Amino acid sequence: MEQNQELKKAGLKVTLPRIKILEILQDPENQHISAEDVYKILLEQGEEIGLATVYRVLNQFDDAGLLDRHHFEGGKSVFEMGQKKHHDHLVCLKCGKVIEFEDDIIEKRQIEVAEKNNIKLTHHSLYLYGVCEPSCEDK
Amino acid sequence: MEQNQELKKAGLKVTLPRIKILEILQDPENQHISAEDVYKILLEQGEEIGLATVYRVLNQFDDAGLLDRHHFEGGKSVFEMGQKKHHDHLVCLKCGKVIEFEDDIIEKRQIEVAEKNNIKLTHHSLYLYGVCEPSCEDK
DNA sequence: AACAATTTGAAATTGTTTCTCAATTGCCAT
DNA sequence: ATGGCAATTGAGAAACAATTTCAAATTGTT
Ligand SMILES: [Mn+2]
Ligand SMILES: [Mn+2]
Ligand SMILES: [Zn+2]
Ligand SMILES: [Zn+2]
Repeated sequence: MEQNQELKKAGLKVTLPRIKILEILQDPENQHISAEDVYKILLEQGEEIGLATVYRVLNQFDDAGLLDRHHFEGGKSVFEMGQKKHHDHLVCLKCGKVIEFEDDIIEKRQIEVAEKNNIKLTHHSLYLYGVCEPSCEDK
Repeated sequence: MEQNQELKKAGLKVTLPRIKILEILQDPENQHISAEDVYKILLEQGEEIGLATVYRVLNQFDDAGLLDRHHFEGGKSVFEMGQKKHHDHLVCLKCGKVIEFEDDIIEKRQIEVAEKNNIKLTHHSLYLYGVCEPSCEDK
């Protein structure tokens, strides 16, 4: 099992809830997914895993560096498997579509801004909000 | 009264809670303040204004465009009077200090990134997190 | 198989924000 | 200034995301 190694490497016991949640997060369909949505998918799959466990496991994956946590507008945390390198997000306010991007110029300027203000930068969050041009525009 | 005009201009009745909350927000001491903190200050001042009213009034001010709402890391919303022009924030994770900045290059690149991805940009949120270099560094 | 340590599910709890509703207040026309 | 009506308020209940608690179940190890 692919997943078992991932979990062991992270220092976590291999349990059914953790395997199932890891599988869900690894599905490309489920990029940028909330805890509640992970829970709903588990229910659909007929797994009897509690919501508290979902939150717990997501926190453990976060601590282990297996995933990234985002705070899009609208309250709840959103998670994504953190295999890829750093990137930021564009979010359509109409349809909810999320586009990932990386801009070296922005990244570099952030570091310079932090230096100029005598802050040792640890991380940042950048979200661009708008409306899809062809599709969501008309509505 | 300065405040009364502001409220009327925003189409809001002039009431004691709204005047008091507006005064608190206008105090330069209270930039980037949470609803809970506004409420605490009201208590200290001996005003009998409910927490629900604080939240309500802050939302009304937000709708009226009188203030900006931020979501720094750590859950609760933070508000600031929106007189100034757009800016983003550096936050020290140790002492909580907030530094404002504006970087034209970053702003311009954001627009370009949105264009490139066919999104009509409405707004964005950018927070840089780190540690104050001289003061908080050592701890 | 037995054991200790970890993990789990359910329910209670927390923290933030919103809602409900009866009582009060601000504003406008008399 | 007074009356009337709509808007606003305070208190408590409710909603909501997320965490904690704890007894029971599961894991990895002997
Ligand atoms: Mn992403
Ligand atoms: Mn600011
Ligand atoms: Zn970035
Ligand atoms: Zn900006």
